[in-house]
Amino acid sequence: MIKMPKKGNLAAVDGSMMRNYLEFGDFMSAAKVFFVGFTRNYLLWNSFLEEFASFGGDSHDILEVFKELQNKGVEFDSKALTVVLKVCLALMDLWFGMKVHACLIKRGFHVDVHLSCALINLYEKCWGIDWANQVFDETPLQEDFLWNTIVMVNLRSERWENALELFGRMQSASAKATDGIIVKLLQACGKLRAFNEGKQIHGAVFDSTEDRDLSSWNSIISSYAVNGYLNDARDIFLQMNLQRAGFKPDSCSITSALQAVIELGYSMWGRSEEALAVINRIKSLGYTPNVVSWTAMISGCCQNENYMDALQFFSQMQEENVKPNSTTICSLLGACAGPSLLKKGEEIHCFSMRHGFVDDIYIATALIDMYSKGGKLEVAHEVFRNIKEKTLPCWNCMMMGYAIYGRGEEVFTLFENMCKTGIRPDAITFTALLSGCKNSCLVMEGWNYFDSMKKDYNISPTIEHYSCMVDLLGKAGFLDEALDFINAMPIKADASIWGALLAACRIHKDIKLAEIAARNLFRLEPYNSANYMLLMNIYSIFQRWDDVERLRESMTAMGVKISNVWSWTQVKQTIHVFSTEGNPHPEEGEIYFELYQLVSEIRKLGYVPDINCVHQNIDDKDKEKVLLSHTEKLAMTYGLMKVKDGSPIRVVKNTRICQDCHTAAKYISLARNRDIFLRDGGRFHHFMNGECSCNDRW
DNA sequence: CTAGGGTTAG
Repeated sequence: MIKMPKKGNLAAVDGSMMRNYLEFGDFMSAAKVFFVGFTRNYLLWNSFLEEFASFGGDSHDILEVFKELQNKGVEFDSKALTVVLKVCLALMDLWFGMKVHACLIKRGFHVDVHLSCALINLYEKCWGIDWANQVFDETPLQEDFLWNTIVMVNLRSERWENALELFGRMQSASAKATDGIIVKLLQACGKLRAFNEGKQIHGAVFDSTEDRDLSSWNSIISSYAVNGYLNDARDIFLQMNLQRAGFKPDSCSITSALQAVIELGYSMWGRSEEALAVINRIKSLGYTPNVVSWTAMISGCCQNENYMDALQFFSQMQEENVKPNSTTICSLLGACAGPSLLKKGEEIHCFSMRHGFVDDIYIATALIDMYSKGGKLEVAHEVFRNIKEKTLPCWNCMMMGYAIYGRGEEVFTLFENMCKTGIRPDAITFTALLSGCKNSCLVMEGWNYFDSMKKDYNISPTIEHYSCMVDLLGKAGFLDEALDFINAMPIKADASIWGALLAACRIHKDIKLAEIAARNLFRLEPYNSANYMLLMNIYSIFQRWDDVERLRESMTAMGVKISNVWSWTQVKQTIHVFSTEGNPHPEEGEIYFELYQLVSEIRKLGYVPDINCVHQNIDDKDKEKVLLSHTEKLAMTYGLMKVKDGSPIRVVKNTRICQDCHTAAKYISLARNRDIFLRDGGRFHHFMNGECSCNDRW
């Protein structure tokens, strides 16, 4: 038998029944308690709305209850109205929110901070940032909280300038910015390249008597670092504890500082040993890098294409008993993918499996990239097949994998399958598609995808896409069309565009167009020796030795250094590098002996040395000798000598493979019945039975 | 509304 409560307790009973219902998730019963209830206590009506919302009541229901209460003539307090405005935001019901707003103004309601905040959020989401800013300007009482809100909202809407301006105003109003705002503002400065504003924020933080947390300082360090003021970044790091007594950097500051330091090491000395030396100094100050710090170092090295140091840091990290996480693995796989370190990549793949990193989509994507760049497309595809929920980057990586092999048809099939799963392509997808076209010489398909990206997917082509098209048209022999295409481009042609055209002129032996392309290219990249070599190559084909000499002289006059050319191949655990600089390989004699044998073998099969590849006006016999010294030939030969029969030879070269080496490799694959994988500057060559997967266009 | 540092594809 339920005891009837005494009159004075009615409200309390309603309240507890309501809570019971709410706790069981029965919102509408809870509401009924109210509608049929005994009491008309306004405070309770209001708190009901709040509780309803905080127990996760359905937004539509809350709004219904609110309207019902409104009809009953209930007066609302600011908390209840805030709840209603938040509900409006959730439902994107700007119309009702505005009615509430109008009601507030009409009744001269005291708009408190939370209410303004809710209004600002509602207007920003439903109508745009300008109206949110207007609400802010019309709010009479601008407390700290509201300042922070309006700055945050502007940052969220990517109104960086607005946010910075508001920060200035809030300084004048002596409002205290939260640490989060400081962090976000500094990030905005980074995006804007607004270094002076960043410095002002630093000054404001430094001058104020407010205590800032580590994150603020850390982002200050980062903001100096990303703007290239690495010395300042380092000094702030080292002086942090001086600025506030007892204030010690944490692992976060170390990470920020380390990034600065790594870049400092590279930019000042161009070497990672010095970066490591500074890291050691940091350690001697008593700070221990954590997994994030190490990962930052590793990815920093990768960004500077210093893959060996990245791998070195990895072993050092393990020596110091810091466990890698999935982010570290991703960076490391990137370190292997860049220079095609297949064996190392396989090792890290095993490592990650042993340590339980399975089903990580980032790792899987990095694996696809690593295996395709390492020359094992089948394994890359296997990894791809095993991914249950394929994301856009997975598809993109896989497509790019097939593209660099020149397997355009497979790229198209992947694209169609991807679209069938409902994933929308992005700009990178089209780069993969167009790369597939250019490496397979599929001109019609290239045009179709190029037209389709804007028309069907509203993706504007970027310089990468234009570059693919120029490369595609040029390689296919449509040189004039390629030039027209460049002239019709809405954006300014960069070095990749003219470089693609120049390379095409080499294939199709068009010296007039080559000179036009080269003129533009040299203006954009005056110190890139590869460009000069390409033109020199074309002059050599036409035996124009005067021009070759002139070019060589202007290179000397300009101080263009011929960049180091190297090829390498891996035998067991060792990487053997063949380079135009530095010491020769210790087994050089044996290698040349084998190479002579090889050349006489393939001559019988029809190989003729392509002496046009030698840009010196010397005797033809001497030219043939020069050809033999090409690093890719040495690496291939060494592979043949050391890698057991039947296994493919894998060679990586940092620049484009030369035509003679390309021809020779085809014959070698035939003579010795070997698969030869050669990754050069731009793509993959798979030599097999006297043919190359690139169809002789690269 | 406050918490921010290191991950994948050209």
